[in-house]
Amino acid sequence: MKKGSRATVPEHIETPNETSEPRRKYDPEETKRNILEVATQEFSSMGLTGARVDAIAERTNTTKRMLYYYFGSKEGLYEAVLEKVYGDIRALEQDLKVSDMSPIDGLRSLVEFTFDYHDKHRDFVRLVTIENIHGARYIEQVKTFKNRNATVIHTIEDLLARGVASGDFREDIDAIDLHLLISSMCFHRIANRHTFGTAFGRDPSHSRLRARHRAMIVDATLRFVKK
Amino acid sequence: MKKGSRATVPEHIETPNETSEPRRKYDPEETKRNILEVATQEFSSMGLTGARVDAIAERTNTTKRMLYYYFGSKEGLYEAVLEKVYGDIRALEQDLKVSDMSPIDGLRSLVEFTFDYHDKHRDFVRLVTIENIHGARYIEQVKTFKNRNATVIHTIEDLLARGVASGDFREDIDAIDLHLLISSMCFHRIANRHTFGTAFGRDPSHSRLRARHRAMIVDATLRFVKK
Amino acid sequence: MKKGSRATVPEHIETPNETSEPRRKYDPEETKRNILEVATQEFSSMGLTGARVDAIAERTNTTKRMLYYYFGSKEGLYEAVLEKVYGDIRALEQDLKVSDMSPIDGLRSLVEFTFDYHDKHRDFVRLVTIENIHGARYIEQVKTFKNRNATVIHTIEDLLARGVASGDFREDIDAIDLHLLISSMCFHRIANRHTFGTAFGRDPSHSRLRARHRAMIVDATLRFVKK
Amino acid sequence: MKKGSRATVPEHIETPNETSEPRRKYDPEETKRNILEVATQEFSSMGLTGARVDAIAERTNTTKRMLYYYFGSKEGLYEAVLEKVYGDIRALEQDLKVSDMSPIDGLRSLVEFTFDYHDKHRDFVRLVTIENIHGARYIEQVKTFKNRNATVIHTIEDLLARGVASGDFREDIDAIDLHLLISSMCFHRIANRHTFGTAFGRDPSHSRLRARHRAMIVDATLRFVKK
DNA sequence: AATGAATGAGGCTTCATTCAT
DNA sequence: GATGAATGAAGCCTCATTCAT
Repeated sequence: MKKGSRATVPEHIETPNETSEPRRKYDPEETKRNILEVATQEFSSMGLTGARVDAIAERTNTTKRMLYYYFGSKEGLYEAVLEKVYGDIRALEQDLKVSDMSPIDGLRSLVEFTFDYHDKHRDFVRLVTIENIHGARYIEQVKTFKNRNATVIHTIEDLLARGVASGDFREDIDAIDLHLLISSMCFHRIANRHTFGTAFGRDPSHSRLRARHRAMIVDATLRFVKK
Repeated sequence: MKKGSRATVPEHIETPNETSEPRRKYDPEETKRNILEVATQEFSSMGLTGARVDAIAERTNTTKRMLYYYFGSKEGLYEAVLEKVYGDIRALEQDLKVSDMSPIDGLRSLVEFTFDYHDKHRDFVRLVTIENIHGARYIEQVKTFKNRNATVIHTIEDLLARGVASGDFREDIDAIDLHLLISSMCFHRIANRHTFGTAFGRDPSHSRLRARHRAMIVDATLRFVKK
Repeated sequence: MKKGSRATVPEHIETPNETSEPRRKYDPEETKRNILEVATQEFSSMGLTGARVDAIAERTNTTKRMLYYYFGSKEGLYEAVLEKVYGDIRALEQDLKVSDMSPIDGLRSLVEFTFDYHDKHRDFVRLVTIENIHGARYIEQVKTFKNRNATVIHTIEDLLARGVASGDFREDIDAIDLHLLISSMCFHRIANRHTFGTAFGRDPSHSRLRARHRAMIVDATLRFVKK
Repeated sequence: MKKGSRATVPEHIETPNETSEPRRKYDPEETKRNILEVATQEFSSMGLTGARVDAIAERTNTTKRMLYYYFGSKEGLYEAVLEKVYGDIRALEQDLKVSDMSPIDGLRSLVEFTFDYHDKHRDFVRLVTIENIHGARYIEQVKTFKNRNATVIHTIEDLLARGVASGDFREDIDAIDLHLLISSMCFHRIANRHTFGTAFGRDPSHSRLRARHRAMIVDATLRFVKK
């Protein structure tokens, strides 16, 4: 990470022709958002200890000082990143209305969603990994965290109950265990793709394998749950 | 800072007449082994960037200088730790002679072994995780690494082939994919137990759940593989 | 950091019909007084360098910006504090009319007043101490300072002259020296009570010792002055 | 305090013709001593908060890094300074053998010693003052501190007891109180000389006044103690 | 083979202050 | 008159590493 290399933040995010007004100089929300975005990249690629506050500041529209102004400390910023990133996945999970589907279709959808999300949001996967190295010490500070997670479990419980009622699913499946199982399969292939790739000469996250793995995980899940 | 606190393992306590060899004051192999052991703890609990050379040295029988003497650098020491730790699991896998068992029993044994190993060797799990955060940059330096891994795949290929022949197993299963699946389930519950525990109020690695999860993973694997 | 904690004194609590004047939303004098009060605490407890502008602002009814608005700088605020605090003691000394008393009674009163004032106004004592650490650089800027102090000396000179005339006091006593002596005894026990307390296990400013020390200092002064 | 001004440490301290050996490059004790000396100046002139670690390092034979190597932190260094400086005065007090003198002569000697010491060691006076601003928080960490101080009190108790026995001294004098009184008079004229000088146009520590004040304080003490 | 002492470079954070409205 | 947002400069400290014996 050379000092002067300042990797450019992709400019295409700016919505070009929205208005012709000059960009306001003071825009706290925008500033915070910008910092958070850059920090997400840095923390997820370098880890909490490896991340450099200077490196984050350099790729930001503001100065290092503002990091502290808004987030108080490196750790405070890291927590904000965690909060945002965990919030994103849980918010999407809620949008995924599986209660309208048959148990089997609903479960398939949930697995596919989980697969796709991990496949696409590698930052998230890395951050979870990093947080676990730190014993989840920081996520515990994030107040919104625990409540949010309850939702997935409710969704799964609902699917299981309906599947049992319809005679499709086994009766002895615990929702949290099932969630763990699905997460495992979706998470591991992304999180540990590097050592896996080195060991077996095959990057498990490679796009060529994506469809096959997606089908495999759906299949494994359904076979596990079905009567 | 606690300068003088250096938790020393007592300086050798004079084992006088153990052997008739002149007691060597310095034992290079023992010193290296000692360093490696301490370093494994430090790296696995703190990560590569988070680990502190000073912290390692302090818990060692020798001084920081020796650490450089034998391993050249922090990264050199980290690589040595990786090599040792990866060597251990693969060595054990080879001992597990599944070729004498039926395909189903063999596969069950392999899964159980994998489960137990991850459950017991959390340092290993953490180090793999850490190495992935660094893009497997260091494991690539470890020469013996790739060869060792080929063995598991051979074992699985053999099991699958025999299972297909006996009509127990499906024909369309890829050995590496299956290995990935098994690893996922055994790895994730240990690696990410902290965030999982915080999120769902249930530590998935807790001993109370071990037997249930072990059975679950065996079950899921066999259901996936069976015809 | 505790961003949002700013211990606010409640915002004014709507004293509706107190007067018929249109209630002013902003009261510059009140604001200044409030700032000064908080600043006195902060400077006297933390020193000039140790005091934090942010800390002062937080405990104020206004914002940090106002502090600069009214006092220009941290040093300007410090000077304002000094001026206020020195003004208070000299004003009181003038009230103490010792010219009506006998030389001995008058001197006793002066000593007791000095003792009580230092005993009660520890902020003052600390600020004098602090100002001396900075070589009295700031008090020199306070214009009213020098004139005010002349008064005590006049009081003492008057007492001494009358005491000499009455045959009660020695002739060779210098008013400024005597003032220094009295100040020393009253000041030190407050200013250095912490190290003294730690050293000898006895806080010299403790209320249990107050009467004894007060009598002792009066006694020592009178014995020194008497023929 | 301009950055590049590096005030030279007086070189005359070096004992010139002691030996002709080249100065050893590694001399931990000398290095520590050197740091401590410079730090004493900086802390005593700037206060704990006002002192700059960089400023200390610059006037040292070593680098800033060594400050931390030997003293751990700015506060650790400050404590070491306190320890040294308090140790010095108490050590000298012990050398002053007043037990061979008459009670009056002994007490005079003690007062004169105390006077001279404060008059000469302004760094000490300033540091005590500074430490009191910090509530004696740091001196409390210094283990050797409390024991050392007991000695002065023993000396005074001995003098008082002998003076009472000989009929020279009053019976109702407490040793710690007397110590406080003497300290007050010797300390204040140095510690607060700046504000005093500004207030009364007379620096109480000026050499022209020294003899007079010395006599005055001896006189005041003896008059206080005598029957 | 072993080691106590030393260190340059860079890390995180905080300071008093000013900008732009 | 009043203010939320922003900041350059400097502060303390820690890192992995090497020097000299």
